[in-house]
Amino acid sequence: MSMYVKIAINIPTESHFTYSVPQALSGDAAVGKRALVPFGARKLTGYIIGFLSEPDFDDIRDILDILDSEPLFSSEDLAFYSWASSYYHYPLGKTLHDILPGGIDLKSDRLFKVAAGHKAPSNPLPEGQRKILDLLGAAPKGLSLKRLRRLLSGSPIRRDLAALLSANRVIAEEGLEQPEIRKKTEKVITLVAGRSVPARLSAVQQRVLSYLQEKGTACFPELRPFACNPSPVVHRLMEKGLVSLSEREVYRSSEESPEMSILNDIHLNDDQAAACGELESALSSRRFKPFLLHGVTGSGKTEVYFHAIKQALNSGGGALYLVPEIGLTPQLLSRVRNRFQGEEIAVIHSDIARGIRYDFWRRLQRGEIRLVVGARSALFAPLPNLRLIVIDEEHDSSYKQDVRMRYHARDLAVLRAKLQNAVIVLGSATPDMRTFYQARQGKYDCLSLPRRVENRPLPQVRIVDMKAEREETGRIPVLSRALITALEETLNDGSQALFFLNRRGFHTFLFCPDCGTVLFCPNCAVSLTLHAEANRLQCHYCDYAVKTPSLCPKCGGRDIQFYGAGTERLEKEILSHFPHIRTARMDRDTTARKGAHTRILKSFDRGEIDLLIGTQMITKGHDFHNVTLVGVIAADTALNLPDFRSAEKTFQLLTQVSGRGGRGRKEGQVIIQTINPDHFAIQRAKNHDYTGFHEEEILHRKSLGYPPFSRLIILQLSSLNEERGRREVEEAGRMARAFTREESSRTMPVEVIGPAEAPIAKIKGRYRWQIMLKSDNLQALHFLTRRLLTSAASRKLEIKVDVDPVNFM
DNA sequence: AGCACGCCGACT
DNA sequence: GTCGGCGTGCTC
Repeated sequence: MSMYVKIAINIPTESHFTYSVPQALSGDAAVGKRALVPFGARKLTGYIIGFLSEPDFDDIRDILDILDSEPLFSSEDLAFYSWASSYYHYPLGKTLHDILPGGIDLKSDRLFKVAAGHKAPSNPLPEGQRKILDLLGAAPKGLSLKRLRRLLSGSPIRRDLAALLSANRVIAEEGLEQPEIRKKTEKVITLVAGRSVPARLSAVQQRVLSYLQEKGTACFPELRPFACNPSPVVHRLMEKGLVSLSEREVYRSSEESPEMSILNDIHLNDDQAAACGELESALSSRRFKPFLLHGVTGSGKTEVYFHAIKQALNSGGGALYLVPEIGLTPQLLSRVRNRFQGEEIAVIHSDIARGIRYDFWRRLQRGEIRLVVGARSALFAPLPNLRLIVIDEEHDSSYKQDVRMRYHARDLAVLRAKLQNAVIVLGSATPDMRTFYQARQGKYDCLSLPRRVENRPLPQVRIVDMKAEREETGRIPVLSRALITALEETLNDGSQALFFLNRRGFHTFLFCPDCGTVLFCPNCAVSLTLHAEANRLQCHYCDYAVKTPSLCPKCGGRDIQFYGAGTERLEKEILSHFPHIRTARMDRDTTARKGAHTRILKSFDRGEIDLLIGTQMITKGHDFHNVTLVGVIAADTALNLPDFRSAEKTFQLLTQVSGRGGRGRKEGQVIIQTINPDHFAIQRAKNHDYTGFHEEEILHRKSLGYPPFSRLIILQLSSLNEERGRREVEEAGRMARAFTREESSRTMPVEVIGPAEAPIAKIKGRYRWQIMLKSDNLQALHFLTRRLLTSAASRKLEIKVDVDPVNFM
């Protein structure tokens, strides 16, 4: 009876591959393990996703090896991963490859060597062949095709190599590239039982032996006190048959020890206690139940999460706690570590070293660790017996991945909870429009924390109409008089301030009044931003940069003007008003280096900085106890984006940034500068009125048929060749429209918008278009998408699919 | 994705 | 003619 396995491979195809399992490996094959398989001329790592008793393909090959002693994921988790793969139209093999810890796969590696019997040829070889022979001669272990290509930088080598191979001057050997990440082991010395100790032992051997008699086993570093190089001592003891040597696996971990604090009694207020009670009873029912935890900023949502997590763990289950990337700060981690002392915690995010991630992954799968804290990607962590998922700041757009599989971790989390009978809590002060809508429809239970802890007041918000601040020249200043005065008072008071401006750099664009040119990036259709410190014009999409020109590059005009302010300009402006103020800037420019982010926040926390100026980054998750003034420099930046969510984003941003103020004993005030003082998003944010905002915005969504009243899928089509791209995109558009006229789509209508140039028509030299599909029927959307993808594949048109898009750039 | 195959234009 | 570019098709 032969055995067949279904294998998913990391290539862009929807289909699986079937292999037979040789007798010797049949006992070891299991779903969730990786297998080394022959694939064309290569060997690749594939993922076992199922078994077949009959082959479903004609020429089936044997798998070569099983690469894992234990599965990396369960069938239960596989069901979740497969669902994600098909929902986001991303191949299963690639999905699994991206989800699993990186760097663990094997693949073949063909090495070329000089043939053993090779002698210098009678007539001289062509130049290309000679060069290859020279290089290979210098590398006794052989060189891969990649290395050879790199060493000969660009010059074509295929034909020369083929010639050398057929003349038997060079041989090819199939090797295997060892994975970058493997299990880490250490050597263990064990005392062999029942041996009498011979008389003739050196003093050092004597001492090592008696240490072992006491401990039973030891590893090499432990023996350091007895001999600076314990290895020869151990070997001598081994020769005498007194000890034996073996290997055991050791786990890597990130060595951060938080300052442990005494656990003080956490006193929950009535609202918190009520929320905890609801979660408790849901957790004990062991069934899927989704909650929205809607609590104003500073209302103590984290305590509610901790309470629920504790209960999930106490009942023997596992818990997943996701936070936005930027919220995953040392401050949060040490808070979690303090609350869950004695509990192993897997911290998973993009900055965790691959080896550590691999070890966490396997320990989670084995049930040795039950609590995961992490960003977006941690959602896929294998957790047998998952009881609880917490999504903190569920409205945060960093939960949406916008490369490869464009998943939304919050949406997938709800699905995972449903599949695995877990409780899920989505928490936010400013829930996503769809989340709140679902809660109102009764799909989620709503838990609400309407008050701040200790009944602290929400900060007073003032709106300043910048149109009224216009100077004689007609220009709008960066800082209003009100904000300057407030900052002065704050400084005199010994308090701190936080200014928010959602733009990096110094100026947003340069403009030549002589010819009307705005300086654009040559690769991307966006204007260049001036970065004064580096004296460069920079593109914020592709990192293109040029030295700031003094003359207009188009007409030679000398009068280039700067418009719009960025964080850099803001800082300079403030320093001109307050020469002695201590400021720090926090944006992508100042936090590029690792650890910079934390350093700035800590220094602000310690009061070494009076005013922190920053972009989005400063709006999230931080508790600043001495901040009494929050300034929003330009509330309009997000309002003017070509995005149906611009009002929602503006409201969220303003509410979140306002919430950073007045978290300590002193009251806080917020000043919002805007040229749209009457806009409802700004007015509702001023009044801390989430519900009012939701009710007003939902009417707009309904009248335009946007989410939550419909679903969207964006197809992104791009090409290096503008002409050819345009033709293919138009053809795809015609196909989509033809579909909407089909009989079957009468009952499930889909609206096709476009094809149109993407909002940024060119990025990194690629021309971009998009087609938006809109429907209240999810099945229909997916059906049409699948069809377009199939037809595009046969026409070699590359389409990237974005289901439930968040970012419209 | 990565690799082989094969068709076609440029140049000895 | 031959070399090398690149578009096309396939991998159990």
